[in-house]
Amino acid sequence: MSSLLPKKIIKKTDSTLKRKGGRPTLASSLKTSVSSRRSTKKSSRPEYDHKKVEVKWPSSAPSSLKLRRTSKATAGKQKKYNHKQIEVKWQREWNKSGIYKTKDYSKKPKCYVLDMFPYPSGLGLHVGHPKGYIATDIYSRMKSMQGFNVLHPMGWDAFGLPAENYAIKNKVHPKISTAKNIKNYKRQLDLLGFSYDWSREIDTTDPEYYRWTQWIFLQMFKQGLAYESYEPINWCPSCQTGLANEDLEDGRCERCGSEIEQKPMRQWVLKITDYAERLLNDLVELNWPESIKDSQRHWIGGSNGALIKFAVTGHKDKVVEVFTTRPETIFGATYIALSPELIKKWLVAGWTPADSIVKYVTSVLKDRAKQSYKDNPDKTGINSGLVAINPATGKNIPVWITNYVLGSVGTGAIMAVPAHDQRDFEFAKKYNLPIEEVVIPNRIDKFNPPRADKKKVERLNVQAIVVDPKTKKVLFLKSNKFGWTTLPMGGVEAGEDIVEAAKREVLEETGLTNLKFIKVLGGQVRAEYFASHKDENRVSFTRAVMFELEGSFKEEDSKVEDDHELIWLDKKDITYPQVVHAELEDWLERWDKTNSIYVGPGVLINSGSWSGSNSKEAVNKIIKAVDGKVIKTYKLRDWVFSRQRYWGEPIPIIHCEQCGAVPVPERELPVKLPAVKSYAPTGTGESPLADIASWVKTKCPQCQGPGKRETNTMPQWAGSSWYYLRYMDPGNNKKLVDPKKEKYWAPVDLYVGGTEHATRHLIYARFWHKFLFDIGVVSTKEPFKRFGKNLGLVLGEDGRKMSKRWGNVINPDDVVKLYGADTLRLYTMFMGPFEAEIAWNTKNMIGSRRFLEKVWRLASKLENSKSDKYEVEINQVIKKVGEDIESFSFNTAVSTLMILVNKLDEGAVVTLGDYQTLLKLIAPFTPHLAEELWQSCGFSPSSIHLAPWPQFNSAKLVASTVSIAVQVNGKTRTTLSLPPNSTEEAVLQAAKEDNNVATHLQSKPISRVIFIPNRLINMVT
RNA sequence: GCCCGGGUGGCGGAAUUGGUAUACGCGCACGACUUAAAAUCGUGUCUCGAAAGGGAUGCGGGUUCGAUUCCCGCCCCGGGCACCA
Repeated sequence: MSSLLPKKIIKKTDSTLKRKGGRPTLASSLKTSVSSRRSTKKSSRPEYDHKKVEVKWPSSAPSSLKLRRTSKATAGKQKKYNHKQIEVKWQREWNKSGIYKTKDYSKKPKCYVLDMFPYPSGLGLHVGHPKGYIATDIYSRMKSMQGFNVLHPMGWDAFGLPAENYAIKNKVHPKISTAKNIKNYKRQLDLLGFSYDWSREIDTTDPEYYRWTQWIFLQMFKQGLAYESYEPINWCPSCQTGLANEDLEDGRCERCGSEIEQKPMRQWVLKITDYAERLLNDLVELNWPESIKDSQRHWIGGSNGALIKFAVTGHKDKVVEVFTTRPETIFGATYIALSPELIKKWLVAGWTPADSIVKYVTSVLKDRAKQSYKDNPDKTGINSGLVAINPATGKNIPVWITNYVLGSVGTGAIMAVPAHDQRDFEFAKKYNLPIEEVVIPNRIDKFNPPRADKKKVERLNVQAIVVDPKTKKVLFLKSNKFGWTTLPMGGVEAGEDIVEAAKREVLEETGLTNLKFIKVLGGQVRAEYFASHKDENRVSFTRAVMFELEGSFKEEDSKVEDDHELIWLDKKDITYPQVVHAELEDWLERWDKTNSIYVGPGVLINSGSWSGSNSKEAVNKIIKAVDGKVIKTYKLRDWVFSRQRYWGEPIPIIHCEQCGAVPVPERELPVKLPAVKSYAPTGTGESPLADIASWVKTKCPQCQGPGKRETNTMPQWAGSSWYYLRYMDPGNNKKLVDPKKEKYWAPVDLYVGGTEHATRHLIYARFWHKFLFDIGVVSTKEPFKRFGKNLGLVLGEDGRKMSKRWGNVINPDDVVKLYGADTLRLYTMFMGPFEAEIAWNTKNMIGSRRFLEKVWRLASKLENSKSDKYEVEINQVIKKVGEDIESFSFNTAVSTLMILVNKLDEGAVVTLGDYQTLLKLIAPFTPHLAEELWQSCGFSPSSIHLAPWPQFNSAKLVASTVSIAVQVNGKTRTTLSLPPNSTEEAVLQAAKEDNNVATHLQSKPISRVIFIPNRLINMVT
């Protein structure tokens, strides 16, 4: 029963043995550890005294030294787990041996794993920041062990306002503070043992990097995708800069929270709208979380519709073009509504309307410049006095100017269809404009459909909904002859008022007269059904009218004929087809609404020759008939690309009186940021660069005449829109990226970062990438093939967002000191699902630390035997951990490893094979601990991180017995332990023999048996 | 208002082609070891009940032999968008 430890293990787990050369092992470092334990008892006391976090110092004593008696050699001599010692040691070692240096070409398949690079702020990292980096590090390490050539780089997105504001305040050049911050960030990241290839580090503020950012801008300029605009833009009065739509949060500056104003000024704008359709369409092929793709779809916001021209009298253009997504409703267009912005253009062009109109337009535009985007103001409008002609009906309709039509959407003009658009409806109600219904729902009675061979009769109907105010029940008629239940109903006679008709029907059928009118339930509903009592198909156009009884229902008030009776139903019991009306779902939908308008598809009415046709099918025909144009519009606006600030890439353009905006010749790139005296914005809407006359003044590259440099800089998003390409070839001074290297590495296989970038960085980068694809710089249509799960925020211990403001920031430096990087990494992954927002809890980390100590102690049970006791478990764990890492389910991967370790710990010995597998599986999570144990056990002279990932044997995944639940009538009464794949007969036999089961069967006959192999048997009596 | 997530013990959470709810970890209680404490190890820990047995996955219904999982109607929390024609 006793067996020898392998030589190496004895060597390395027993300090009393003399080592015979070889590599440094545990033994050599043991002496210090042992002696320090004796001499400095204090070292095992808490060293970390965080104010908020009361933490007990985890055990570092070599407990559980009740080693196997047979293994005297190791008794009492195992080294304690000292994270401080081993983490620094291995970080140095890996660095020295360069195991994370990535080769550009390899026969191995490539895998490009990318983190969103950070903005190195002066505050340094908090404990939540590394979550995504830990995940990608685990993923990268596994991939590399699985035989992939992994690219896992890191860099700095270092242009931006905080550094600039810091510079203004402290008169320190942003270059200097940024360098300092980067150094600190890098130190903190290195503390956690990431496998970054630092030889590929990039920094967006490095002129050698932004040379290429500027180069891309120039290419866009040459293609007409970068242009100057004078349209009003979002202006932050506090940051003194223009902003893109994407930079706003509820109409406020996302940085400082100031209300944004609309300010007309010269801006550089990128024509991202040219790419809108491709940005939208190509989303389908991306392996990204649906929520991010949804946000992008939303943001780009394509809508299909038509441009239709309305002839206008009283204006020189003689025509107004509108955009609509519902061209089929044009017969219901009862007025035209124009945006104030459009009128402004007309005014500029020389239109001279009444003063009241000018006044109205001016005041709306003024409100709009200041207005928060959050709440829609009340709709207002003014009749322009112009008259338009509806091209479908030929009728004259008024032209209004309103505040609910926006200049930036479509053509800034709409055809208003109040019957089928909520906004138009509200406006029409307010200003008493005509409402013409042209689309109604079409219902075919499913249970009583029209019959092909019967004649078709059209009828105009009314149905009465009579509610008893006391009981809230609704009146129905139950036919004794046909058995069906209906509302009181009947035909409407020509010219008859709908409410009067409904009252008449109620009187005729129930005798009730004490009705109080409540409302009409919206417009008509068309229904088709077979009327068996008349042997004909009916096509009915029905409206519903709701009444309340005056007082409660009294039997004596009613007068009912013999062929039917009155019944009262709760609203929840009113269901089709118990109540036979095919219109019922429409009534229920409109039940509680006061002004119900129909916006769905259906059948056209009041639409000339189109009446009776399907609204969807009519769309294109009607567009053609009114000479309209099919078109798609987008919500996405062009990207306002200039900032009036200092700390950004200078836009490489020279302004020349003769030649206009001239690009800086490529050989003169980069246009370097000059030093300035003051970083503060000038307040004139120009960047501080404008104050440096010597820098601004230059020659026009085209005519050699005097030129002025562009003084606007690029937004922070510029450098991050292409950085992933530079990692592939960071040192190239001839090209942005060598095409061969790009071909090898592109696209990014896995990208991980925060969802707050869903509609900016991730759209901008896709846009730039597609542009670079078009000009042949990159070979793929999309930059990021897979976006890992959404990165859930780590909250402070108080459940709030970790921030200086709440004083709940936890610094990873402290946590690493206390528990070590490995524990921090493991705990961060174990906390919960990757995508969940979870509060940090330093106390809870002890569980992860204990687990690592347990793994450590298992080494003392090592034995060189070939037991396959845990064969099935090990195989299952290999499979599960691999799948979980692949799918970013790190928390369950960790718990699976914990279960395995608990299992291994139950036994007296641990085999070398099992332990090696365990260490390999755990290596991506806790690289230092795994390496230390791997080396000290002498499993291989090379790093565990270069070892091959374990493979599972599919044939060994099922245990020798499975637990089968035995249920009687769906309730579990016992479980059976049986061989896998037992037959139903065998399981039933065994189940019946169980006493408890027998009691519950009570010798009743079993009427049915449900059997799920290897899981469950259910006996139904 | 619209769209997308989510709601399970004291806490973080696990389990969904419908099949043994509460894995793993924290905390707590008790025990072992210790002069003692810490640490470690062991046992227990949804709830009512003495037990047999019942009840619990936000609430109310439904489908099913069986529902955390599917369907219908609500409530609450988080995120995104918001007069987009």
